[in-house]
Amino acid sequence: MFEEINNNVCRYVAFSTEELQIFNNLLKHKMFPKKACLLRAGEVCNFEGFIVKGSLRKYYIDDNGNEVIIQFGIENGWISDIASFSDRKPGNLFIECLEDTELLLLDPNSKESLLSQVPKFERFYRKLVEKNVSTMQNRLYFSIAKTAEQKYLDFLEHYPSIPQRVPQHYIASYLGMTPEFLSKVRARLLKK
Amino acid sequence: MFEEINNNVCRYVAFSTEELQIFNNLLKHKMFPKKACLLRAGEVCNFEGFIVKGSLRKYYIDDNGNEVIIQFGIENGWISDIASFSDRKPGNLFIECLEDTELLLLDPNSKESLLSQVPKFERFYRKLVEKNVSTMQNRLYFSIAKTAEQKYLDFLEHYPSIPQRVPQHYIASYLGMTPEFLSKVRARLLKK
DNA sequence: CGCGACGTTGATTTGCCTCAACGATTGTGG
DNA sequence: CCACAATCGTTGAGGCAAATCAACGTCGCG
Repeated sequence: MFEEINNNVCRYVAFSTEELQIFNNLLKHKMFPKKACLLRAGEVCNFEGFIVKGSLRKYYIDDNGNEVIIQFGIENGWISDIASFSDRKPGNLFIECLEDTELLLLDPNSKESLLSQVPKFERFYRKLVEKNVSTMQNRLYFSIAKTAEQKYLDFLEHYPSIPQRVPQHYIASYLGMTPEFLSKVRARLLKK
Repeated sequence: MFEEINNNVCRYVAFSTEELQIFNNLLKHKMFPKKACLLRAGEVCNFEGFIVKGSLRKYYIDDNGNEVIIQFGIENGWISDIASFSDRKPGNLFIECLEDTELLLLDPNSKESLLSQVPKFERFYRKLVEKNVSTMQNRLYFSIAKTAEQKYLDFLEHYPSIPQRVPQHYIASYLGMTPEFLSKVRARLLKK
């Protein structure tokens, strides 16, 4: 059960079997059904989750009540509201399962315990968050500088499995356009 | 000279005078004139900079040759291309001084040396990057969900000093709109 | 002084949104 | 297992926010 997550953390930093043991013992394994809501705006996020199986979305709800999807999470990815988790303060984000989902969860106390027992994990988390920053930065760039068509094509390259797994209007939300318009973009692409 | 930077790092993690000594000794103090270019797309970023005085911008250049500003850096802030610095790979970003600027720089070797001498700095960097992620996330949200007017007002709140210091068309670029349109937004706001 | 960088304003265009109607598919309770 | 509702994707007509293009005034600077 811990194979994927251990491979994942070792991609950033090399850990011994003992260190991984400590890590694995702190994780909680949980299953969630499709549409389960793990976090709501106004709540303090008390988990960092590794996705063993399934998919989730992380989103804001804007002033008009529209959902704005910031991130999709799939197998081998991580999901959390970092700001809320780290500062122990209420956040503005929602996190929800798009499919039946299997997670390995770390709560704040366990994380502190992990970091004090195996300080090398600080490095792992730093690297993980660094990756996150550059993804976000690139996403911001695309949001500003690219056309709807370019955004969609880039998304297909980057997340080829998602269109088969989640409703199209979620992808539109992630790309910052209306579902109707994404549909038209796709129609245009098919003609080519 | 090290007062600001030491206060800054201690905001995230408590360090002893000795630890700060080690840190300070690894920093290089440098001055750059206005318009100096510290990093170009295609280059590997070999610095993390703390801004003692002055201001900078970090930006992409898109397919049409337009600049897209991702970040302004001012006093007490940090600037770098994290992805390029961390992976030692060429990046896509430019970093340029907007005013005469005074920086404290850390190169990759010095950073490694710092982290091995004072591992607590891993924690500091993790916290710093976490803050960065949530800023980026919020910026992405605004870019997608808010009107030009809301973006500009939010910018004024967040960076009240910048409009007096940098040309307005850079602010437009940061907000993801044309300089002409920002000018019209401002005109509309003045009428109210 | 004269040039280049900058901000403003107006006319026009356009990429994307809004609203509405319509099939297809899914899923759920009877 | 069917019937009906809900969810979803598509298409079209019309509208709007922001982009484009162009002209012009101002300022700072070599």
